[in-house]
Amino acid sequence: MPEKAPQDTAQHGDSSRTGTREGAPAHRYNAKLAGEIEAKWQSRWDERGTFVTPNPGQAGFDAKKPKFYCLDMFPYPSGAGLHVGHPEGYTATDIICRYKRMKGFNVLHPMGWDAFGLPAEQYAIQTGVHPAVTTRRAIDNFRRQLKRFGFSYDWTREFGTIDEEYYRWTQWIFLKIYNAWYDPEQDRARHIDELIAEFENDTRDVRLNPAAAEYTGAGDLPGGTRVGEWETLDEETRRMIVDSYRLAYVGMQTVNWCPKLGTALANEEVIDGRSERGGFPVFRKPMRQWMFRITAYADRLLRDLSMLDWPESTKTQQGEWIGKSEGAEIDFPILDDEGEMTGVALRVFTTRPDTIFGATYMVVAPEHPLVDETQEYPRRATDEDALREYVRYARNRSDVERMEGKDKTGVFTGVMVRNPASGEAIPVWTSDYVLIGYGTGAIMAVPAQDERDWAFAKKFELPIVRTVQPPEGWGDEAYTGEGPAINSDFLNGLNVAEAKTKIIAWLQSRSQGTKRVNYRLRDWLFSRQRYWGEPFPIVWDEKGRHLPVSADALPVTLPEMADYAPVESEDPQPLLAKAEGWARTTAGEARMDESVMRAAGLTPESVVMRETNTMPGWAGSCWYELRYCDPRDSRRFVGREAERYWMGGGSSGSDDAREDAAQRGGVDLYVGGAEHAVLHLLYARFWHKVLFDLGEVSTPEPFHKLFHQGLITSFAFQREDKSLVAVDEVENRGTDEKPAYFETATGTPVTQITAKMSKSLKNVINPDDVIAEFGADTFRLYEMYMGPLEASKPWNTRDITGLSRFLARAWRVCVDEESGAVRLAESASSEIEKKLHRVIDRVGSDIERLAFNTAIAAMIELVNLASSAGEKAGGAGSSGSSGPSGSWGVLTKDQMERFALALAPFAPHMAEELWEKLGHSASLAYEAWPAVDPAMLRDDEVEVAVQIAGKLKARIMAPTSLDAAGLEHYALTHADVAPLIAGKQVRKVIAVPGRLVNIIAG
RNA sequence: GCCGGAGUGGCGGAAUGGCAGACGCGGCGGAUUCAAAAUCCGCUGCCCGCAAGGGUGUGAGGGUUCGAGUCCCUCCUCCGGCACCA
Repeated sequence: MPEKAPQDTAQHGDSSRTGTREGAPAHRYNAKLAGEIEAKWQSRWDERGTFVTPNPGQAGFDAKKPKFYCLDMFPYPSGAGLHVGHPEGYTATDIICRYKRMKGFNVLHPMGWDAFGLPAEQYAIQTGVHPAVTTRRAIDNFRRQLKRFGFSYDWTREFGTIDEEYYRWTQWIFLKIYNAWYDPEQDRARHIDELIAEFENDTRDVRLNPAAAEYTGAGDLPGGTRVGEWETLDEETRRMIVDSYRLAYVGMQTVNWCPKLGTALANEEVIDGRSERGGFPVFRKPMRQWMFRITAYADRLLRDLSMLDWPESTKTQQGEWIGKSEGAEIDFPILDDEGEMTGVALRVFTTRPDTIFGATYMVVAPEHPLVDETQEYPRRATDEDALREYVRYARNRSDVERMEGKDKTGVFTGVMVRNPASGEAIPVWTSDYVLIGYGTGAIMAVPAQDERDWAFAKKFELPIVRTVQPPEGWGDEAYTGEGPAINSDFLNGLNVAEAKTKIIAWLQSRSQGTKRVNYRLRDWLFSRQRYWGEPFPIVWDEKGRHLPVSADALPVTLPEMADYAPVESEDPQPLLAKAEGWARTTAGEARMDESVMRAAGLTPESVVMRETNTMPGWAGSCWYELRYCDPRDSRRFVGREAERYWMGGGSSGSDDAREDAAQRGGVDLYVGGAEHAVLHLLYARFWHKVLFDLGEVSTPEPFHKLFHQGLITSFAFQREDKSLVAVDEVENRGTDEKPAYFETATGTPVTQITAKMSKSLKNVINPDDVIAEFGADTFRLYEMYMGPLEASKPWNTRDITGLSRFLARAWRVCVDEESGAVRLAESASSEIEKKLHRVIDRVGSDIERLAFNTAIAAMIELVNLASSAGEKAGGAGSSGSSGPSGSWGVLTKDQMERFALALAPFAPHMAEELWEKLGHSASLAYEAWPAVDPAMLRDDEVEVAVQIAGKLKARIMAPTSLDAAGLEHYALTHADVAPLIAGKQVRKVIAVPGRLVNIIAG
């Protein structure tokens, strides 16, 4: 070991003494230096436009490279700023993007802001500051915070959903959907004019949209009603028919009404009867609302899940939300007082038509027209007051109340129907366990084979007839399983599937029923009675007709308002109605298309009222992945060529090749939280499919590969009774090695658990603080090292030290702490060279499979090896290293370069700094990923475990070249092994080359 | 209730059916220091043993296998989703 040069000791002494007063050596890697390096590279990337990505046709675009579109779910910029969960996904995508650039891809990696929505508006109501002001402020803060992480976004593509140049196109897409209908024959959306043309040419029956139910759609006529010859119809009727087909329509719907939020909500926004935002109770209320006919796409949304590389759990969730179920629709004729048929029938949906002989009563939802329109149906003696009372009670019950206690309630409606199979007259009840929105809002109740019907029948003493033979010893309860049909006339003896087929055929032949597929998915309620959202590009004329404004008039901007407080009310009014000067306008001022005005008989002077509802917060995120491809296009929502390139729709080649590209097309990697599994991800797929059908985009799906990062939780403490205790109310009375936690105030023992970060538990971490203390590179490494990206894992500030030590050690291996010069070895150590190849190989494959924690572990091993090699060779940086030009270095220039490149995706600032110190003036962002020599991954000899009867007894070195037989022989004759089996008879040997030898002897 | 996912040292975690606990934190001991920080070296699942060594060990119980953290069955716990959808 060489002696230290005298001046080293002296210098060390100096820095040591000054260290207490002024800090570490000038070039020691600590938070201060990290901060300087990071600021330097962040501004350099900005100035040089390092990550600005050209589009096809633009200067600098290289068409020879493959493309990689990697997207983060953009954040909702809240006033609270970034939390530690945001940078988790963003760091992961940044690592992949930096890696892909080095692997020779054109990488699209954009960022923006999902900025319309309720929270900003509620904050504005509290503070009196306009949501635009607070939102812009929050965006500025988010941008600052994100830039501080050194993410390689192409910031020139940034936009917010609140930008007029963005939501102009959101409104434009709304008009596209409004002017589209779904053609079931072609299984796709088409322009509404094509439907009208088919009516005019008499190539399509003039009937109301069969998919539009009577109580959601047009007037009082049921869906599918045939209306007559097109030429003979008046304008109003034609409108009604066409409107019933539109993918965006106005319907009188029983909706989820949240009085606290002052708005109606989509089904997807209601969780356990409460609003997703705020957790307020939700009520059912019939309201006229804008709806999207997403149900038309139910089957495709379900089917196309199979072409997506998404987590299975997410696909399952979407599948369940869509909820396909196959069964039958059956008509039960309504009887008059004499028990004769009236010619009217009650239609039900059932998945168990085979049990129809056991249908002993019927149940309709309290919102069902049969209950509502009392005079239309002949009723038996019944207490009308009780019926009205019950309906009122049921309708005013919040969903929370409905779900609490599944005690069945209900009353007899007075209506009787005939069971078409058994011929019995059976009563129709109403109960809120039947939902208006599913099927036909009415069921045939078969208590013997349905648990809910059983409970209801028991409570109200209705008859129960078993029609499926339960197994021996079955108790006094419903039997929903398999078995032979009984009490079912011509179905007797058949199993469930056979009976279903037979009864459907029987009903069909008598025109009393038909096979039917039903979906749980319901149409998407798209209007909100709020301020902070996109206005609809729609006006209403004096006859109450909705009419689109011209695409040239977009965007329809929000009016300035001072008072956007909701009026808590049972009779909800859209907030924008308060802006009378804005809402009341003329056809000319609103800029409607000439042809639309003419068709509606309006002149530019005609008074019209703007639609005063706004779009929900989801609207902006339904197509943002498309806008990033070409965010500054002012003529189209996205340029066609840019869209085809980045979304991978295929721009050339045969039809087959394009078809194939389209199947695989979409964002190459989309990363975000699992909480959007059925909300954003379903809505965005729907919009995308409509745009695809209309020929506006080239792929049928927006997101090809999806990944959910896990939740970052925090430690908290739990009492015996599972109640939680804040971290500052607990003390450790054990040792650091074996902690024992007690609640300070009471002295009761508590256990450490993980919980969501929350203000009340005092365990929220602010990323700004962490970066200030450790630097962004360390923060990035820490979050990626915590565990698998998809797993939920607890934040533990104490652990960050390990990553900051790793970077400091890496720095010290490469840089002289006194002079700041690189420390280079003259010749390469073969041990380090071998390790370097293995680590680069490992890091590359780990990045590909998003296993960043193990990639970092590999780099730590490399640095530890190099660092201790440095120690042995002559002392680490701090203790003596200021030879001229860093003579104690352990890495050659070439090795250090490769290390810097491998480190770059994870800790890009330090990597760039090293790269520059190594004499490069350009960024390493587009350098080629270092090559791995396969020969360096193999050893001549490897340690093999030797087991006797499965128990580990020895470890021997064996040549890698041996096959199983060779290894067996080698092991049995090995000096360390032979004594272990001496005198025993070897019965069997399992030899696995490179792993182990298991000897069965006795 | 139904459908997913997961249970590995004091903590975070690693492990194509093949040496359980890589790597990091924490802890213990040591070097350096007047002292500390920083840094470096060694040890660190648990139990027995002065030691050599032995036993035991991946939520519990069973099974398949030469061999199981990994595959199968039953159960327990935790997390997520759905939940009167006929």
